[in-house]
Amino acid sequence: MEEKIYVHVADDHKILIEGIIAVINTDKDIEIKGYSLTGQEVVDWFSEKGNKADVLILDITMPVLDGFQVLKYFKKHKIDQKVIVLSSYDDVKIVQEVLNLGCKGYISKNNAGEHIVNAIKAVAKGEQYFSNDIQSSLLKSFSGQMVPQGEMPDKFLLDSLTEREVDVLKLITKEYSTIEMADFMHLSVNTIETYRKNLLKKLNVKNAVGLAMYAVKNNVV
Amino acid sequence: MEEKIYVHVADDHKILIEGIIAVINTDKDIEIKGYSLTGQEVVDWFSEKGNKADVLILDITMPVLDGFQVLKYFKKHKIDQKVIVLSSYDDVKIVQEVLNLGCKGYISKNNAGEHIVNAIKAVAKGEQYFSNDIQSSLLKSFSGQMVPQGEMPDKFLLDSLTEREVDVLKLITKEYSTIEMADFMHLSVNTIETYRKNLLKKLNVKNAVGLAMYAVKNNVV
DNA sequence: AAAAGTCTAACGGTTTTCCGTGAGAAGACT
DNA sequence: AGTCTTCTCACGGAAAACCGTTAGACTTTT
Repeated sequence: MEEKIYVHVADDHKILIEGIIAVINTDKDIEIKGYSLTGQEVVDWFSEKGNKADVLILDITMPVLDGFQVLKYFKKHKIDQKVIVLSSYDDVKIVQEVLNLGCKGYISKNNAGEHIVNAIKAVAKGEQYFSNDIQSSLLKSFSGQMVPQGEMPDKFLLDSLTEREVDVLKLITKEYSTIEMADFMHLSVNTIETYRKNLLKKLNVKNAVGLAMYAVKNNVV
Repeated sequence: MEEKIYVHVADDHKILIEGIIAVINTDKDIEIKGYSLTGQEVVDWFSEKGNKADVLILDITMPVLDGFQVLKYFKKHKIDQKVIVLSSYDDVKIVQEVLNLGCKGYISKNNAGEHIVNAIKAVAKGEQYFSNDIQSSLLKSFSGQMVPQGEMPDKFLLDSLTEREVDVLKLITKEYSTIEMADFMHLSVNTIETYRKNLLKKLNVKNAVGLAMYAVKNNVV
C-alpha cells in the first residue's frame, strides 16, 4: 500500500474542477485536498497553517490573481510547491515562462483527461511531466532555433523593446492614433512616430495591426 | 417513467466534456448521445442521417467553427435544434446574439455543475433557462437600456457580420493591405474599402487595430 | 573617456486608411 | 410584386500611417 498523493486544484471554471475531480477519483492513490476558484484563493489556502498538498493543479487564466502570479508568489516566499500548470495555450513562451517560475508539469486542457493522473504521479515523485502536444511544440521551437541559417537570427524580438516602445504599443492596441498618444503622453507627434517606426522594424511587421497582433500573442495586453 | 432526454455536448476542451458527462450521469433521465470537439464536428454530426439529440450543449469558443457559426448554420438550414450555450463570458452582448440565433438556454461555466441538469430538463420541455449570474447581468443591462438618453442604442454590435466581411476581417488580422486583399480576393479595391467601412461601423471601433482586437477577442482568428 | 542605448524631436514625402454617399445585380423572404 | 440583404463597385477628399534619415541630451556600461 503506497501513500496517498494529496492534490489541490485551481481553476476559475468550476465545471472544469468537477471534471478533474471526476477523473482523479478513478484513481485510489490520489485524493483531492480542496480547490480554489481564483489565484487569491490559492495563496490564501496555502498560507493557512496546516493546509498543504503534494501537487497543485493550476490554471493560468484566472481572475484576481492569475497562474503566473501564484507561481511568483511561491517563488518569492520560497515555498517549494510542486505545480502542474493546466492551460488552454500551447504557446512555447508561456511554457518556458512557467518553467522558469518553477512549475514541474504542463498539460494542455485539450487532453488533460488522459494525462492528469500520470502527470500527478510523476510530479509527486519529483519528475517533470508534459503532455505530448506540449512536448512536440517544445521540440519544434528548439529545432527552429537550431537552423537560423541565412536569415537574420531575429534574436528575441520581444526583448529589446524599450519601456516607451511598450507604452506606445499598448496605446496602439487601445486604438489610439499617433496624435492622441502624443497628447496623452505629453510628447511630440514626431516622437511617437519614431516609436512606431522602431516597433515596426523591431517586431518585423507591416502595420499597426501587426503590432496589435504581436501584443496580444505576447500578453503585452 | 418518463422518456429519456438525449444530449450532445460540444466543447474544444475534452476535460470539460468529461466533467459535464460526469455531472449528467448522476441523472437517470438524461443520456449523452456523443460529443464534438469543434463546431465543424457538430454540424457534421447533426448532418448525418439518424444522428439527433434533444438538446445540444454548445461552447462558444471553439476552433474551426465557433458556437455562433454553428447556431447560424442551424438557422440557415432551418434545423430546429434546442441549444444551451455554455460560455466563459457573461457578456450581455453575447447572450443577446445567441438568443437572436435561436439558442434556448445560456449557462456560465462558472457554475455549470449546479445548473446543467435543470437547464437540460427545462429546455427539453420547451422552456428557456439561464443560470442566475446570467439572469442578473441581463437584468442589469436592461435597466441600463432604460436610460440610453442621447446616445445611440448601439444595437447589437457583433450581430450579423456577413461572410465577406468576416473574410476581410481575417485578412486584416494577417496584415493584408486593402490592395493586397483586393488582389487576393479578385475584387475591386473599392469593394474591399466598403467592407472595411462596414466593419468599422458595425463593430464600432476606430481603426484597423480595433478590428483586429475585436477579431482576437471573439476568436475570429 | 569612449561606446552604447534610450528618449526625445524634426522634415519631407509616399502610401494607406478612413469617410460619405450612391447605386446596380442577384437572391431570399413576405 | 415589393422589400431586404448581400455583394459588388465608384468617386473625391481628409486624415492617418508609413518611410528614411538625422540629431541633441542623458544615462549606463565598458
